[in-house]
This record gives sequence, structure tokens and C-alpha cells, in this order.
Amino acid sequence: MVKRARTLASLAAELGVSRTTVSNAYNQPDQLSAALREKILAAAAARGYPGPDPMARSMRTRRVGAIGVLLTEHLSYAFEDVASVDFLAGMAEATYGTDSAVTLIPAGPDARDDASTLVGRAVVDGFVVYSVASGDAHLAAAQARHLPVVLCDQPSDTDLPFVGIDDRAAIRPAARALLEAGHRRIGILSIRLTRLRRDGFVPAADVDGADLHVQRGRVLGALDEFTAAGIDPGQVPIVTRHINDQPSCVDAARELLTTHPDLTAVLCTTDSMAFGVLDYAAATGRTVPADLSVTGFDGVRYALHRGLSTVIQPNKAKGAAAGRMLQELIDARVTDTEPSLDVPRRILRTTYHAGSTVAPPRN
Amino acid sequence: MVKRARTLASLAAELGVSRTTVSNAYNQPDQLSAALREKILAAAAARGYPGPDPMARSMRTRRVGAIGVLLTEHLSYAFEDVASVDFLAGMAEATYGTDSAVTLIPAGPDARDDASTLVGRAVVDGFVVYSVASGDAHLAAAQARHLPVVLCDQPSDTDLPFVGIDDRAAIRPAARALLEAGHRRIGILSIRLTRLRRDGFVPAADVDGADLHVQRGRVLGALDEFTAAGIDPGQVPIVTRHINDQPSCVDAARELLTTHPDLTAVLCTTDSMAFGVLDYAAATGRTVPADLSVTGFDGVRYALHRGLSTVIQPNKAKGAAAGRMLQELIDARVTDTEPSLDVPRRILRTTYHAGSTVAPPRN
DNA sequence: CTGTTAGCGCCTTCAG
DNA sequence: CTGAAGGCGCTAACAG
Repeated sequence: MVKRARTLASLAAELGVSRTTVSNAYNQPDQLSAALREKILAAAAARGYPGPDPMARSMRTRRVGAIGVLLTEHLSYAFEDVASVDFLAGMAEATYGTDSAVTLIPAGPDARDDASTLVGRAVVDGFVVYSVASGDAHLAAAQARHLPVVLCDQPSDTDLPFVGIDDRAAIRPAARALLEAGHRRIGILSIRLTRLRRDGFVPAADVDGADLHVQRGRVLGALDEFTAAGIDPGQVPIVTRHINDQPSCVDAARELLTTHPDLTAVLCTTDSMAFGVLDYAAATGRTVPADLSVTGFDGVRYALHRGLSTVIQPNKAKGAAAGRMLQELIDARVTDTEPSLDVPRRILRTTYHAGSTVAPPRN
Repeated sequence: MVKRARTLASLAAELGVSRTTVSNAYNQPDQLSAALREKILAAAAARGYPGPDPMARSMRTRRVGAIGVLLTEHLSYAFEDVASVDFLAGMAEATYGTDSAVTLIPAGPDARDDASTLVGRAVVDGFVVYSVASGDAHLAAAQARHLPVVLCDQPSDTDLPFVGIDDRAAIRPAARALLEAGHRRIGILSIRLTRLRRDGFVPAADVDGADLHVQRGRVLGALDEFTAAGIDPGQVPIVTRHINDQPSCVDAARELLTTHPDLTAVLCTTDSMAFGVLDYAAATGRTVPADLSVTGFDGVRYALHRGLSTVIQPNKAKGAAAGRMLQELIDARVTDTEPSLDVPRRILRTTYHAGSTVAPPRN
């Protein structure tokens, strides 16, 4: 059993070379002879020296080799949600080949004073902040770190680098499909528009001030289209739910359709909501689309499988774009003396999937 | 605009207190007066000091606040595979409330010399190694780091902390169900048993030496049960495929059933394989289970949905157990002078789901 | 409750 | 191609 070298310095001492030389053996192979390098690496292996300590290295180089993703929801929810799993897959893809890993940072809604400790303490080179409300404390904490930050989806009104879709424009084809089929009495179902819980009807006038920009954009986009078709947006019933599990969505459909039995169509801002409508319709004996037209948003696999008329957004591509953008910002920071002044902003395309849940109204 | 304090020391200097005091304001609130603490925190906020630098802190405390997960496959595959997504969800759950994040470390099969750099450079407190072949280079690299390592699923024959199921025992109820229904001519379909690609028939005698312990265990468990029922394991046809996508699985079913048309049942070591059999049976006009009985393994959602007779394993619980076990090892390392000598080993329970794809053979 | 003293292990000049 | 020196920013231990 050979003595154990636990640091670069001790290994250097044992071999009778300088620390630099050992360091170079790992990091700058062209700075020493191949023979010496081999000898050093072999000696290291023999003594169980695992190579330069990553922490010390990071401290010195100011580079970690990890990018953080802030997922606001309880982290294990993120793995149950198809969209965020796809997003993570995209980020993983973006880092493939890079010398960076992805660090998942749970940033739950628990408003402990130190809710931001995880992001404050995370050992990463930058953050991707995935879909949080404007004014989110974790986002603020990430910015406070003075590291590159890329925002994904929301908030959409900051000066930070951004990757997302144009929700307001993206939903219009769905609204248009309903209008073109001849619908005039259309209700809207949306997931929460604000961080604060508020289930039930929301006046159209309140939508503008909502702090969850994604849902706000979708509702506004639909209203834009309705308005353009001569429908008074103030007369469009809008129902929201804070949680988007199946029972909530069905209940939202019930609330909307029992209070407004004259509706011939429901536009939903998420596929989950649309499923709620489909389920409620089935439970109450209505046929879709003969008795009721429905549109969704997101284009999750199950929606396409079920033939839902919906808007497909590229979740994986978003993840990849966000990952790459952050990586570029990190690299630029090392290279440039002065960071470039234009903030990257990438808007990805969406597509409307016609599906089979829109048809002309019965009467 | 106030001067910017970029380090703890500079902030301390500007405030005329010692660095310790500032450090304590962040880390040991009970070591100074609330008033002073407030004053320090306020001054920090005013100057944009983001708090103690995480890298320097980690370097000093030898603690990062992140645990690494090694997923051998190309990382974005991991997000397409239900089992590994559930596993990650479990890990996320285990770290919830802990001051640890999860770092995903892609450890693709690219056997570059430095394939292990990511794991060699990862700034983490320990590793969970998820389902790799025995002798995997990334596992070796993780061990070389002298950090706590927890193995999940495989390899199962090391002295490392382990979380998994007893694959060999777990599959026996599926085999037994087929035997009890009266089947005697049963084929086996398995995903790759070795890292090296080898599609097609595998002699039962070769299974023992397979380096992918999970699949090996399942095949051996089935053979155990067959043997106990008086069937010569040497006569049981075993077909493998390296890749488990749908076409491969269907093709495996074709290969098995065309060469052995007398089989009345197929035992599969994964649900994906069983789907391949179901699809092939449907395509060739056989009814399951009337004409052919089929069992799977894993218990993915879709399998249960489809009524497959299969073994359900608790993927999320595995992730949670692995995460917690690693966390404990990390904490113990800080506390204990001498690490405890018994290596934790946790075997989780599986359940056989009867489903509806097993019935007595026709003749 | 506050301050002083020592490094943590490495990489990067810069000089041979 | 190699070596010596300095410091990255912080916290643990101890002493006031």
C-alpha cells in the first residue's frame, strides 16, 4: 500500500516536481512531456489521488461546470408534469457535450424568510428560471447572485434574457378556429392568473393586471381575437382554477357551463383544462364537438392522442434554447471585458393542431 | 448609488466590524445581536452584496449542498423513460426540505478517455449511480472521488451502499402465474444482458455471466421457477434485444415466435418487451390471452392501463430511498470520526399485478 | 457578543 | 518545459 496523496501539493512533493507541473498534467497536457505526464497520472492513480479537487478548482477559476434550473413548484411535481419534463430533457440535450451538468433547484412556494437559501447557496455558473410569477422571490434571489440568468416563459416583461413563446399570439388560431366554425357564445377556462389563489369568475378587465404572464397572455390573446370578431370581451365568461388537477378542471367546466348554459364552445388555456371540459361533457351527456366545441393549449402527447384541437408548443426546444443561451452568457462573461448590451430574447414558434373537437354550433 | 461590496471582507471593512461578524450574520444568527445582524444584512442589500460566495464557502466547509445522480444513458433519454423520471422524482422528494439540490450528471456511453471528466469534476457531496453495468467506467470514476456513493439497481454485487429490488425473486410470481395457468412451453424476451450488443438467442448457460445484473436477475429468476416446475432451463428459448424501442421489441417477439411456434406463453423482463409481444400478436391475428399469454415487468402506467400482467416495482420509492441513504452517508461523514462499517443495503418490495394477459393455454 | 489567526486546495502569473 | 509565490473568499477555532 502506497502512501495516499490527498492534494495536488502532496503528490507534487512526493514526486519531486512542482505543483504547477502536476496541475498541468491534468489541465494543460501540452505544457509538459508526455512521459512525465504519464508518470504523474500513474502515480496519482497508484495513490488514489482523484485529481484536482473540484471545489478548489472552481474557487480558483470561478467556474463550476453546472447550470441551475429553478423550478418553482415542489420539485417532484415537475417530474409529473409533461411540459417541464420535456423542458428538462431539452436542457439536458443542450448541455450534452458541454462540460456542464444541470442542477435542479427546488424553489417551493414556502415563503420562509430563507426561502431563497437554495438559490443563494447553489454552486452554479448561472440560472435558468422556469416559469415563475413576476416578482417571484426566487427570481430576485437568482438575480442577486450577479450570475447570468435566463428566464423561460414568464415573467415576460423584464430586461432579462428570455426564451419562450408569444402566448398572446399563439392562442389566437384556437380562438379563430372557434369563430370560423361559427361560435359566438364562447367561454374561457384558465389556470390561475395570479399567485394568490382566486378560483371562479374573473372579470375581463382584471386580466391585464395578472402577474402570471403566460396565462394572462393566453386569455388576452383569445379576447383580442373575440374583440376583432365583434364580440364584447366584457361579456365573455372567464373561469379560473388555482390547481390544474383533473377534479379542479372538471369542476371549472361545471361552474362555467351551469352558469352559462348557452355557451356553444369553451376555449381553454391549457390541455388539462380542456380535458376537464371533455370529461364534464361526457358526464353530462354532451357530445364533443356536436354539442360543444373545445380547444386546449400545450399540445401534450395525451391531447394529441385524444384528438384535442389545441396549440402545440415546443417544450423540449425551449429547454434546449434556454440551456444554450445561458451557456453562451456564461462563456461570454469569461471572454468579454464588457458584456454585450443587447439582451438575447428568443421567441419560439407554435403550431395550431386542428384536432377534432371543434365543429359548428348546433343552432 | 452606494459603493459595491463584493466580498465579505470588504463589507466588514466598510462597516467597521470583523469578517467573522459578517459571516455570523449569515450563518450563526445567534452569535450576534439582532440589531447588528439587521444592520449588516441591510448594508449588504444596499450594496448588492449577495451573501457569502458559495464556492468559497464550500471550499472551506467541504460541503456543497448538492448530490449528483449519474444516469448512464444519454441524459435526454432519461427524461423519456418513465422509470428514470419517477426515480428522479423520488430523489427530488428525498431532498425536499434538505439544503441539497440534485445535480444531473450525464455519463453517456462515449468511451472518450475523459468520459469521466464530468463525474471527476462535478461539484457535489456524493453520488447516486443509477443502474449501470458492473465495471462501468463512470462508477469507477465516482468511487475514485472518495465521496459517498449509493448504487441503485445495478451492479448488485459490490460492497457499496445499495438500493434496489431483488429482481431474481421479483419476477418469480410472473413465471409462477404462467405455470399455474398450465403453460409448459414458455419463451423469454429480455433487454440486453450485456453492455456489448448481442441481439438474438442467448443460451441459458450464458446468462450467469451477464454484466447487466438487473436483466440477468430477472431471466435467472424465471428459469429458477421453471426449473422448480420440472422444465429444463436449457430448453427455454431466450431472445434479447439491445434497444428497447417498439420496433425492436416487436421484432424480438417475431424472432421468438416464428422460430418457436409451439410456445403458448412469453415471459418478458420489461413491459416494453411485453408490448412488443402484444403488438406482434395483434398483427398476426393472435388473441391475448386466449392464443398466447404474456407477462411484463416494471409496472409502468401504460402497462397497468393496458391490463398487462406484470410485476410492479416502486421507482419513485427507489429514488427517495437512494437520495435519503446518500444524504445520511454525507451527514455521517461530517459527524463521525470513524465511519460505520456496515454498508447500508435496502431492498424494496415489488408486487405482482395479475392483469389480464395470462390464461390457460388453448390445448 | 466580537475579533484574530490560519488555512481549505488550487490555478495563474511570471521568471527561469 | 519547470518552479516560486500569491491569493481566490470564506469559516473554524480560539481568544478576548
